[in-house]
Amino acid sequence: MKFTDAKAQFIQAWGSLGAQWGINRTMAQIHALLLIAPNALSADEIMEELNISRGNTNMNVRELINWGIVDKVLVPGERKEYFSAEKDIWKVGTAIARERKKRELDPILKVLNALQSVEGDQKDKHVKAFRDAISNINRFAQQTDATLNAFIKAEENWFYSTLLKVFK
Amino acid sequence: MKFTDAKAQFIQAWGSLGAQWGINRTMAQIHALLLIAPNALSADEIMEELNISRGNTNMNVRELINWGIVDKVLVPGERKEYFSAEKDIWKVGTAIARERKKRELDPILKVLNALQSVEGDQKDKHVKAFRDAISNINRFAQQTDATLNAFIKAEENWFYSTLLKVFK
DNA sequence: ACTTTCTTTCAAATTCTTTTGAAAGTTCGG
DNA sequence: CCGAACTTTCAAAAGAATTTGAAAGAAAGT
Repeated sequence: MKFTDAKAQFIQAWGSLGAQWGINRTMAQIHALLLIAPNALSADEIMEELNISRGNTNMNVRELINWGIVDKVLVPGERKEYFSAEKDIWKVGTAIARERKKRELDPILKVLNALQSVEGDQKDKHVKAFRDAISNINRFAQQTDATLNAFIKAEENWFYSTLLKVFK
Repeated sequence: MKFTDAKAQFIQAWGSLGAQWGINRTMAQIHALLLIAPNALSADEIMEELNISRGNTNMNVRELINWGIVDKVLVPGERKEYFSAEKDIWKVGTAIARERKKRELDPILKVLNALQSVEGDQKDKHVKAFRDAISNINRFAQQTDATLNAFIKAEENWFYSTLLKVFK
């Protein structure tokens, strides 16, 4: 396979993966482009490569930065801003996990908690079924929360520990 | 909190959770409704409760059945079909994991594999960066695949083992 | 303070997804 | 085989999300 084709195919695949994850396609494509770039790219280069508008580029790069998986790189003596992606894919994984947990799991945990205090006539089978369902889901959600936290934490620790090795 | 409000809030929360997961809002809401229902509901009851059209109901119920988290229930002597959700939330979790893995991870694994055979002048830094990125991502994806398989399998085994207990 | 270069914003346009509802299809009892 | 009761399909409409591009904003050199 030719390099150019391979690159296009990767960007496209990463884009659809993102789309299925509720990450917008363009954001994922920019991320893909930066992941395989040997050096940081400017907004113009990104626009050019992906055929997207300046506004779109700006918006999605900013979001990638918010997620903590892309950094702004300032080249001394240059006016332009350059962008580069975190290359350690494990860090990318945990960053995404952290971000999605914050946006998805945390809110539902809050709701589930509130819902446990539903007023209840235990004789009403609707109320009983509701309570049972909520308490099961709540248990599951707590479990998932704990697992994700462990994953995120483990990664931070791993990073910390390798960092230590570098300096000692 | 009143039961009616709690119910509405749960359905709405489950719906947004679904939406962020690339599962359509209505599908998630139907699922929520069935999760807390003390007994199986007909298409008409679902339409009524959620204020959605017949076509929409049919489509999304069918999809929930495809995912293996809702079953068609036939009441003897009744013409209508009734639907009920899998109540064991762990089983729901693994069903979703299985489904999403099939639709998301598996395709990208295929692509990544193909991309490893990119033609390459090792002196070209673009090619080198591409190869490095792909091989790291591939390693990560394989790992994730293995972890998910373990999760799905563990659940199947757990199910199998409790099933055995019932019959012995 | 002015000009140039670059970045950000946001309303309007476009594109993609979902929903509707009426028509076609299916199933079953008689 | 017919009609009633129900389910499925799908083209068109509505709605949601994304993208554009032009205008406004910032920063930096002169």
